Amino acid sequence: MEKTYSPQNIEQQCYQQWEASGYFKASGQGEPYCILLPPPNVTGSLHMGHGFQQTIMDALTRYHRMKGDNTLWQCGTDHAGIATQMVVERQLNAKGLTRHDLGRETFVEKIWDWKAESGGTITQQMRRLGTSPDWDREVFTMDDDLSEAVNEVFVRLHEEGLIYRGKRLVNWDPVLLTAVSDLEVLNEEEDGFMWHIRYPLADGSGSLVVATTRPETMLGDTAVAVHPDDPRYQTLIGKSIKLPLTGRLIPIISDDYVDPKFGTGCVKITPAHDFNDYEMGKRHSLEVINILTDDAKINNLAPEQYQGLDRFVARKQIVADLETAGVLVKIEPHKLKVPRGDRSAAVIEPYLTDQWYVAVEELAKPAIDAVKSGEIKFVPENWDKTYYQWMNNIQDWCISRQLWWGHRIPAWYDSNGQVFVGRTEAEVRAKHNIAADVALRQDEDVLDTWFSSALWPFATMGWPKQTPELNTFVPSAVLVTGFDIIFFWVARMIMMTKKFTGKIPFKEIYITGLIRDENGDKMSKSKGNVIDPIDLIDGISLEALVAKRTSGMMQPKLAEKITKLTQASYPEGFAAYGTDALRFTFAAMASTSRDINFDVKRVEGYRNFCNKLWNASRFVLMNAEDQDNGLHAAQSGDELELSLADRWIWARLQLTLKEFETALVDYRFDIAAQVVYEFTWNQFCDWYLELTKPILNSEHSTTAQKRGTRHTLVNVLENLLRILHPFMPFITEEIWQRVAPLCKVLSTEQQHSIMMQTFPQQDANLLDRQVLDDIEWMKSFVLGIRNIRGEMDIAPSKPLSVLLRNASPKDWQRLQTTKAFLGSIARLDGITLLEPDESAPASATALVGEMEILIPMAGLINKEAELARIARALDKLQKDFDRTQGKLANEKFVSNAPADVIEKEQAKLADFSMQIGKLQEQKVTIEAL
RNA sequence: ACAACCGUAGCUCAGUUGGUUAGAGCACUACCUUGACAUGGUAGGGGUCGGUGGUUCGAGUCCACUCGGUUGUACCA
Repeated sequence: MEKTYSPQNIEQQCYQQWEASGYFKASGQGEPYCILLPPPNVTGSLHMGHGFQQTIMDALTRYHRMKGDNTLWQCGTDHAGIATQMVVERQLNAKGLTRHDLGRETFVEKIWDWKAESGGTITQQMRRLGTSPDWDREVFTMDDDLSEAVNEVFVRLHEEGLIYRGKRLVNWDPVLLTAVSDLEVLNEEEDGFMWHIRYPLADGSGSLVVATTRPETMLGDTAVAVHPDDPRYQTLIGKSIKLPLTGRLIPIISDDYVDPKFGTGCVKITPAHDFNDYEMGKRHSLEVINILTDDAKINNLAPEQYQGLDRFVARKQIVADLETAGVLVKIEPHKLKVPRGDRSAAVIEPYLTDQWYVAVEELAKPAIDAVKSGEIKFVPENWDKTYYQWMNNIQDWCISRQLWWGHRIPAWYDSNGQVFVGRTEAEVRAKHNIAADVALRQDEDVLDTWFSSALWPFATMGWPKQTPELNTFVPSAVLVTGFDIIFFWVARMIMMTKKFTGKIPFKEIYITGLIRDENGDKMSKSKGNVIDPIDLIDGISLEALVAKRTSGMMQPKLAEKITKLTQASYPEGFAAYGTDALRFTFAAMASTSRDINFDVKRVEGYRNFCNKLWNASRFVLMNAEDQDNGLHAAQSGDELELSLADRWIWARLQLTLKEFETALVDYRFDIAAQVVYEFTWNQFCDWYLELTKPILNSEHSTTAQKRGTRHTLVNVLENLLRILHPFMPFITEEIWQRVAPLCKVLSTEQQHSIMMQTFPQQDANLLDRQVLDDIEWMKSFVLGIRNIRGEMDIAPSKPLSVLLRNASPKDWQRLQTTKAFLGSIARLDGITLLEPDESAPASATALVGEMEILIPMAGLINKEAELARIARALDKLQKDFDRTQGKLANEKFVSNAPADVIEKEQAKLADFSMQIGKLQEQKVTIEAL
C-alpha cells in the first residue's frame, strides 16, 4: 500500500466496477427496502444539499443492502418546467432571439437538445459521490411511461370532478408570463409608500380619502368600501364616487372586512387586481375591470394617456396627475410585503385568467390522517406540526402553467370553446362522438412540474400498470429530504399516492437540516459563498474558486467583495479531500439541528481520519500479509491463542457495532459517525495496535499467540471496514480488497466486493466485561505513568522502574495478565511490589483505584514541579469532594434520592477522600526532601 | 401577529425519559521525527450551559417570563 492515503487514486475505478457488475440492483431477496430519490432538476448540478442528502440515502441503502434486504434506491430527475425553460430561453436571448421566434415545436426540441447535453451532469456527479441507486431504473418525469401516468391521473381526477377549470385571480408572473402557485411566491417586506387620495362624491356634496400602496390600480376601482358601523361614513353608504382620472361612477359600499382604524377607514376596491377585493367584489356583485396586459402594462380599458405604459411608469404618471388635479392628500413612507416570483423575482400580479385547478380538500383528508395515525412518521417528529398547519389550510392547487416545457394538459377544445378531457385526442373523439373533420385544439398549457413529481412513488414503479415493483416497493421505507419541500412535494406525494394506490408512499420522512456556510448564511450565488461538493473532492485552487464564484456577476462591486471574502476564507483554495472524507463529514453533521453550518475544517479532519484508517491498515497488512493468520485454523486444527488485548478489541467492536446500529435506526448519523470514529482512532489505533506489538515482536510469543493476534488484527479490521462502508464506500473497498483474502475464502464473484458482503452481526459472546475492565485498569496504569512523564518532562524513550504500593489481590492478578503490555507501552524496565510496611523512596505518584504507582524521583523528578502537580490535582479533588459531601450532608437529598444514586455519591466521596489522603501523604513526603 | 427551532469551551457541534467529576472535532500550549501514520504521537489549558424566576433532594435537561438569532405561515387597503 502507498504510504499516504490519496483518494484520487482509488475512488473512480471501483465505482465503474460496482456499476458494471450490477451491484446496485435490488436483490429480489429479503425484506423490501426502498428509498425514493427526490428528483433533482435534470439540467441542474450537484450542490451541498444534494451531497448531504444523497450521502445519507446512500449510507442507508448500502447498510440495508448489506443487512440482506431487497434494497432499491429509485433514482431519476425531473424536468423542472420554469427553471429549464428559462435557461434555454436565456441562451436564445443571448443570440437576440426569443422562443416565439422559434415557435413552440422547435423551442421544445431545443430544450430536449439541452437536456441531452447537460442532463447527465447531475447523475455523473452523483456517481462521484459514490451513490448506489439502480441506474437502470433511472426515470425522467417526461419519459413516456411517466407522461402516461400523468395523463391518467389528470383524466381520472377530472372525471371525479377533482380537477376543474376556472376563471379566477391567480398569481401571475408578468415576466415569465405564466401563473404560479402560492408556494412559488415569496412575500418580502420592502420600502414603499402609502398614497392618500381624495375621491369626490358624484353629487358634489363632499369627498372621502382612500389610502393605497398601488395607486395605478385605481384605474380598475369599482367601489369604495367602509365599515358598516363606522359613524364617520354612515351617510355616505350607497352614494356614488366620481373616480378621478377616469370619471367613472362607483358605489360606496359597506363591508365588515374594512378595518375602521386602519388608514382613513375607506378602502378603494379593485376586484381584478387584489385577492381580498376580488372576494369582496363577489359578495357585492361588483364589476371586475382588468386594466393590465399579460406583461403588466396598462391595457386599453384605461384612459388613453396611460395605455401601454408599464405599471410602474403608469404609477408615477398617475401620482403626478393626481397631484395636478389637487386630489393627492399626502404621501407616507410605508413598509409593505411585495410578492415576488421565486424564479423571476418579478413583482407578481393578481391577475384574472382561466386556469386548471386541483380541488385538494378531499385529497388532503386521508393525507392528514396518514400522519395523524402514525402510519407515516416525521423524523424529527415536530415537523408534523408544519405539515398539519399547511394541510389544514390548504388551498386549491393551480396546476396549469403558461409554458411550453412540460406535460401538455390532456384537454381539447372545439371551435365553440367547449372542453373535452381525455387520455388522447382519439379517446376524446370516440367518447364524445366528435367526427374526424371537426377541428379540435389541445390546451396550450402544461402542468406544474410538481404535479408529475407528486406521482413519483407509484409512477416510477410502473403505475398505471400493475407491476411487481408496485407491490414490493410501495410504500417505500423512508423519504430523505429538506423541509423546504414538505409542501411542494412531500404533502402532494402523500395525497396522490393515497388516492391512486390506497397506500402511503413512505413510512418515514427524515427531514434533514439545511446546509449553510460556516457563518450560518444560506449559500447563494449572490453572496458568493457557494461550495461545490466536487471541489471538496477534487480540490480547487484559490484562483479557480474565485473565478467560479464571480463568473456571470453583473455587478463588479459584488464580484470584488466576493473575491475578497473568498481570499480571506480560503487562502489556499480547497485541498482534494476525497469523496469518503466529504461523505463522512456529511454524516457527522447530520444531527437533529435544522441548520447545519458547514465548516471545511471538518472535512480536513475526516480526511485525516481516512489517512489514519489507511495507515492502520498498512500496519495490519505489513504484519499479516504472507503470514499465517489462522485463516484455515478451523480445518487444520492450528491453535489460535487470543491475548487479553485481542479479546478486548473484539469486545469493544461489539459495543461499537451496537451503538452504531442503534444510531442508524434513529437516523442519528452524527452519533453513528462519532461512535465509529472513536473506536477506530481512540481504541483500535491508539491502544489495540500498540498492544499487538509486544506480542508480534517478542521472541517469547508462541506461534499460537502470534497467529491469534494476527487473526484478530485482520478480522477486526475487516469487520470495521464493513461497518464503515456505508459512510466511506471507496477507501473501505480499496483496503478490504487486500484484507478480506486474509480473513475468509471468497468463492463467488459477488463476494469480491465489500458492498455485497453482509454487515457484521452483533455477537454477545464476544462482549467480555471482565476483559473490558482489565484493559481499562491497564489503561489508567499507563495514563498515570504518561502523565508523570509529560508533566515531569521525562522522555518517553527513557525506561522507568516503578514501585506499587497498596495493591489488592485483584490489582496483582491484573498486573500478571497485563505485565507484558505495560512494560512495552509504558516503557517500564521494572515493576516492584512493595510490602505493606516497606518504606519507599521519594517518588512521583499516580493512582489506579487505591493502588499507588510510585516513580522514584532520584535524578528524574524536580521537587517543585511535582509539588505543583500535586497541588493542582488536590485543588480539583477538593472541589469535587466538597460538592459531593455537600450533597450527602443534605438530609433531603438522603431521604428523597433513590438508593442507587446515594450509593454512587457515597462511593464517589470515599474515592475522593482516599485520593486526597494519598496525595496529601505524598505532598508531605516530598516537602520533607 | 402566530408558530417552530436555536442560543453549551475561541470556532463548529453532541448531551436520550432531570442524577457519575458537562463531552467531541477543530483551534491553542508544551514536549516528541520511536520501525502504521507529522494528514502523526504524548501530556495539558479552556465552558457553569443567553438572562431572570420557579418546580425538585437534585436542572444544561422540566415550567414561566425575558433577551438575541433563524425559518415558516398569515396580514390592512
